[in-house]
Amino acid sequence: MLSERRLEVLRAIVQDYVGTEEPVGSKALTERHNLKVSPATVRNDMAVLEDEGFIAQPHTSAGRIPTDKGYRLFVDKLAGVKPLSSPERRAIQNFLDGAVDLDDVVGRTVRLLAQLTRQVAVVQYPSLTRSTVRHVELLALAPARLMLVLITDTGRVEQRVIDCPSPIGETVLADLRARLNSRVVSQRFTEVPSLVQDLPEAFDTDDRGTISTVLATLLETLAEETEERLMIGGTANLTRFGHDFPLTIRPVLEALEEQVVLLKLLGEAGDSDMTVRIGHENAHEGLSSTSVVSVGYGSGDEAVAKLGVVGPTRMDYPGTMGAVRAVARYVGQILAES
Amino acid sequence: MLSERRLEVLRAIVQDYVGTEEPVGSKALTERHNLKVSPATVRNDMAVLEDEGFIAQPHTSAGRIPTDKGYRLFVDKLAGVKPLSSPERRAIQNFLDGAVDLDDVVGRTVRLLAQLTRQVAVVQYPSLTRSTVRHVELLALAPARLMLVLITDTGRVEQRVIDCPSPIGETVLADLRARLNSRVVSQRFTEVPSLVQDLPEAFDTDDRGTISTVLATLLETLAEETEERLMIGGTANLTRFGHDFPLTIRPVLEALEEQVVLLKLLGEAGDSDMTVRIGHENAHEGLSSTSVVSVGYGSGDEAVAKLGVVGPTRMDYPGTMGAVRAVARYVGQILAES
DNA sequence: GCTGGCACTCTCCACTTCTGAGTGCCAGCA
DNA sequence: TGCTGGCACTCAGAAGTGGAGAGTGCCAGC
Repeated sequence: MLSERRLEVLRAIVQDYVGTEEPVGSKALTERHNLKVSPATVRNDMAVLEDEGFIAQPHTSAGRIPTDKGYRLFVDKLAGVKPLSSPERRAIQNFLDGAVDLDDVVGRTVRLLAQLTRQVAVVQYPSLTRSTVRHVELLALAPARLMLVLITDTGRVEQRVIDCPSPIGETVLADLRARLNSRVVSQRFTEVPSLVQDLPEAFDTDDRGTISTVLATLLETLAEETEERLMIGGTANLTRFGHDFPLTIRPVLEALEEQVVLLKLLGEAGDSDMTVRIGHENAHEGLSSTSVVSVGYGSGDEAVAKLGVVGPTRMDYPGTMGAVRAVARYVGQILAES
Repeated sequence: MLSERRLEVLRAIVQDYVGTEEPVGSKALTERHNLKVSPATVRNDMAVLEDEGFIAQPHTSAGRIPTDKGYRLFVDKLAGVKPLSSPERRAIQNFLDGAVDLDDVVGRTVRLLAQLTRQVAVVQYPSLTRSTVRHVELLALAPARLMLVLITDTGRVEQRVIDCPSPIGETVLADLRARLNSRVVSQRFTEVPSLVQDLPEAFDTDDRGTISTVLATLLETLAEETEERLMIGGTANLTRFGHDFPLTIRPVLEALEEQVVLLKLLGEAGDSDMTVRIGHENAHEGLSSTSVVSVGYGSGDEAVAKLGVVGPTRMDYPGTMGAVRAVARYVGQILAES
């Protein structure tokens, strides 16, 4: 086990490296932090830390930089979550309070998070699977053509056009609309299939074909739309990445464009706890030199979606985690109010 | 006026520079293109072209590179639009045909355009101002709370929650819904205000307050949503920009994140003709070393929105213009079909 | 008006040297 | 046993040097 002081040395290395972006040496360390020991001692400690794989030298005669494993230890044991300053909190609230609809909330959140952390922000739209139905609407576009509109408690709207096998009467449609809503409103999306299963039985045989088609489309929409959308922002912050620029940034930009990759990334993270994935812990190759800080957010106690930040492994973890957590909370509040 | 041969020299310079990304000298020019004159002659021509401001030297003893003015001349007089190969055309069609809804169409278009041109693609969602109403729906969420859903002929859906001054009966609501739809369906959004103006008069005085609120919200939605959305993609292609990297790419990324900037950019371009804005012709500072190729697209003969490409001024104009034009055509077809 | 020749300029590249930060190790001290 | 100062060593990066080569402008001649 590492002694108290060695952990302190690691913490100091991480902090300095995050600040300066340059390998940190023993002398500089003792000067900037009052470790109360000489550079020589620190050197010995560093040798141990290097043996254990927490830090590494870019080349023989240079200072040390933390490895992914080093950051891991730092995040798990040495760093807290830095709360935001109260002006920052107020700014968040003011900024988010102005939102007019769901798109706007998500858009503002992305920008806010990107500004606050000076990194790339990713916000997932509230997912259908976990939300509840606010309303289902059926509109007759033509005698045998319907539009299905689905409204969620988070304000999201999905629509589908349905071509029916046979025309459907206005009364039947009204009846179907009423029955459908009475069954599914306020229910979770996952519950819907079992709730509507026996619905065709309540109608004339003539109409059952159409009813089934409608229900099938509804279920299909639910299934398809479980595939979540997200919004990203702050990609310009990638330019602060490092000196070896084009090589580093390219795969990251590519990964960010693949929504699938990002969704998988968020999906793998913890459901409501804050999760930090460091460097190679991210399965995707393009993101192997980035860290992802993510957390779930939601209107109630349960998370309906996730948001987070993608940045260099060399990031200010306490600050980033603080910002991510705070933003998630406020977004949750906003969603609960609307 | 520039002689035929000098224009030929300019064309050769642009082509070579676009290909090699390096300043092109007189000797290389005569070797690669059969100009039928000696390097010395070309040098004299180059001196003239430089005096006129079409080309410039990065430093004394280097080749020449085209200026914005040079590219302008090239695009206007010297370059045609390069049609796509037929495999490319087929690929476009296949790729776009698979789209399931409007979001999907736009998303696929962005990716397609980015891949085809290897640059940053920008696609504007079909704008509300130019589209027509397919349906307006009013749903009672609570006795004095309605949801307004607006569906456009391009498949776009907008919704708003309305808090009414007084509860509204189911019959009145149905009446309103019917009257509203009979007036506005298939009408252009710009016509809607005058068409619904006298609608409250058809109802009891008790309900007029609510009706007015609903109409006000409808008009407000139209006004607000005239603010158009867009989707961008292919930002990873920015990494192919140049060598002086971070400095160049940063402002571009920032500009791309500001939807307002992009919308203004597209707005300034010609309505349906293809427009090429080169370098400093773009008002926005961050984009002063990029060119924007854009064109309108639409389901009928009229453009409902624009799409385009943002790339370095040093781009393959004929190829890019060909791709942009072809994609716009196919997207128009897809929209017309749905 | 085009061409070949020539002197000149300047970037780029490879090579060398120098410097300084940082290291590992060791002997001595508390 | 653990900390410290001292010392020799290493190596990346900065700075300087010297061609090489690409490109230019200009001029005299065809």
